[in-house]
Amino acid sequence: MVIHSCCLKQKLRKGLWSPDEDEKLINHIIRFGIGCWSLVPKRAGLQRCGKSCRLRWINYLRPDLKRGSFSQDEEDLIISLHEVLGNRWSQIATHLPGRTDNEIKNFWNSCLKKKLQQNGINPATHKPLNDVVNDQKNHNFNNANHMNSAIKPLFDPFPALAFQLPRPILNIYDHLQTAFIPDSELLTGTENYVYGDSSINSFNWNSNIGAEMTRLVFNDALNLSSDSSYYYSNFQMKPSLFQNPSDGCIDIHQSEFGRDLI
DNA sequence: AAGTCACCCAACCGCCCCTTT
DNA sequence: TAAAGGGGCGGTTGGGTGACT
Repeated sequence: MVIHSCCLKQKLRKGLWSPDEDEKLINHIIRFGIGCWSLVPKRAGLQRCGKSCRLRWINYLRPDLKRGSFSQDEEDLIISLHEVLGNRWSQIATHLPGRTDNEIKNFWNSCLKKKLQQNGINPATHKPLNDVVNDQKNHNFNNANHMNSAIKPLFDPFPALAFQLPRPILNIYDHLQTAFIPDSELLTGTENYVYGDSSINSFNWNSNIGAEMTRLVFNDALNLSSDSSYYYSNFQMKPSLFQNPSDGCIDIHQSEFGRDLI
């Protein structure tokens, strides 16, 4: 078992984060930006390991997170991407602005899997469940053949079992182009953020503008309430504050962010 | 009202990879 | 070149909560 050095140094808190801890972490990141996560707990006055801080920020405190239930478009997109990418949640998340890999993973495991199964689709293979029976037959048949390789006939009497019908392949890229609202609409929207880069996980916030915007919103939120539920409602009411006017991106580069504000 | 169950989801764990020393 | 440290990722856990009996 590997225990990370950051967790050995002292007794560290585990479990759910308190509003006070959230506030400390947010304030720290607003002030110093995202740098070395292992240093964050000490500097922020938190009894947490750096990984825990990173996770809390990425999955919950980040101002650009989209909260609430998944839309039908998002749902369809996740299914399409999962068919191609499998359980690569972080890669899937890069195509869903404002959604985290953890969120998508949870959504998949709790809802989408069941939905697909109810629709007669194997969530692991994205093939009809009947195919699984065939696959299993095929698997058993091949195994049997393997086990009996010494007496395997040269002629396969059941070639159909090894034959997989072709399936229409979803064009993800077409889907990607239609799944999201154009930027022009987002500019006036009240529930969406503006993204120049489809990859939210790349998380490049750009310089003073983004930092100042973030500061404005964070301060607004923190001054009014330490209740975390307020953060999200407040952030989502102010999408335009996160837009970089020059190119429409949320783009705060972590090193610049940190250096500019220190 | 109390107990049980099922579900959701935030957070942790363990592993891997990359970078630095 | 090997070791150590840090970050990222997918799998898993367990606490909270609502539905049901």
